[in-house]
Amino acid sequence: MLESPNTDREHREPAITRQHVTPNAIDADEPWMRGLHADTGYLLYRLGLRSGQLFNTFLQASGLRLRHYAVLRFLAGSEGALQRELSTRLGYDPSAIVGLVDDLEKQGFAERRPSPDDRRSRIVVLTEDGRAFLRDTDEAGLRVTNDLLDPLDAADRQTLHTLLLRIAEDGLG
Amino acid sequence: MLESPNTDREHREPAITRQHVTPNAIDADEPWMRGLHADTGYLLYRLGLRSGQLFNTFLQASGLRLRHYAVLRFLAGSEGALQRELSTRLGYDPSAIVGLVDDLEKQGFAERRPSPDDRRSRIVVLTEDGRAFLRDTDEAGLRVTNDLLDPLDAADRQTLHTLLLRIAEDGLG
DNA sequence: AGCAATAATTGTTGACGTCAATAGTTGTTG
DNA sequence: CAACAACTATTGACGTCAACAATTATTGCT
Repeated sequence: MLESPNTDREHREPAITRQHVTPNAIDADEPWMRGLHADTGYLLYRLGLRSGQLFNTFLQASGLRLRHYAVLRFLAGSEGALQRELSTRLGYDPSAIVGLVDDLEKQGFAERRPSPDDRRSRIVVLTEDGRAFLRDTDEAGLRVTNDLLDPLDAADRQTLHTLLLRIAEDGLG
Repeated sequence: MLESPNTDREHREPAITRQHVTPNAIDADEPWMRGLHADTGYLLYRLGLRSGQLFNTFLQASGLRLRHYAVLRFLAGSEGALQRELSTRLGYDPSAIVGLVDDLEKQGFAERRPSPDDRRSRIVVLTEDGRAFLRDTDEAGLRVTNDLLDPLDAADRQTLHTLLLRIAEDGLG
């Protein structure tokens, strides 16, 4: 369980007036001296970690992890995918896909079928149980995201989502 | 090869008339059927991963990692911090702080000093070399973030940053 | 003095990313 | 058509990282 460490620290002002804030021979105006949260990349890193944690705790009851969930979601939208395809699209190593699909097969949420044209490939398809699982857990998954984005109203969430999407399209498949 | 599941933005109808659109026994309008990138939480997770990777590759020349850099940055703004403080503020486990400070001490970027009031605690302070390191690598660090946020203009980056900051303040220290 | 709480530390475990290597299969090319 | 290069899935090894449990030294409480 993650504690919320609000108690051990006084609240720091938003620094709209930053005249007298320099506390102790530290010049906070130097660019290399800016705080951690001043960097968007680091913010993304931290929030991404937290988002993954939330998702995993939400999934822990089902015995799956975020990676499995990502595979299921992708399969739900593609109706059968080669493992190679899962690898490139989800950004996971091919060797990781093996174990993930193994787990999903064990749970009965997906299965491998031989590809008709290429005996090297296997086609991973979502089973009916997999569809049911997605249907059942969908609402809970949305709750996780809603919990994370709690301080944002609907409009802000929309803009955040489009901004993130623009970044994602230019770097992830 | 199976049909590549075209990125969802090409031939998805506005769905005003959703009578006959069901292409292949898949109803893409079902909420649990939405694509991976439709969920902001998952987007955050993926982009956070990517951001961390970029930062780490940028830091690999110096022998440090993102976590070390985070500690250095925090120390630069706080002029001495208990390890316990680093743990709660950076979100790392206390056991992780040990190794991080060890590494920073080996590189000469930080050092532990005994706390005058509590012999259990150690105060970690940034050395002059640590300050120099931050000064030297600051520009490169900014380039990493700029590279990540390439598809966004200045105004969009600003809004993204404030949005992320609002989320971060309500969940991270 | 006795005892709970705390700071730093060690060790362990499981998840994760990366890379190398292999078997089976396909496509190409000389 | 035979040799060879490329590709798919798979296995294994290695190092990193996060989450816990346990330990030691110290402090605060009563």
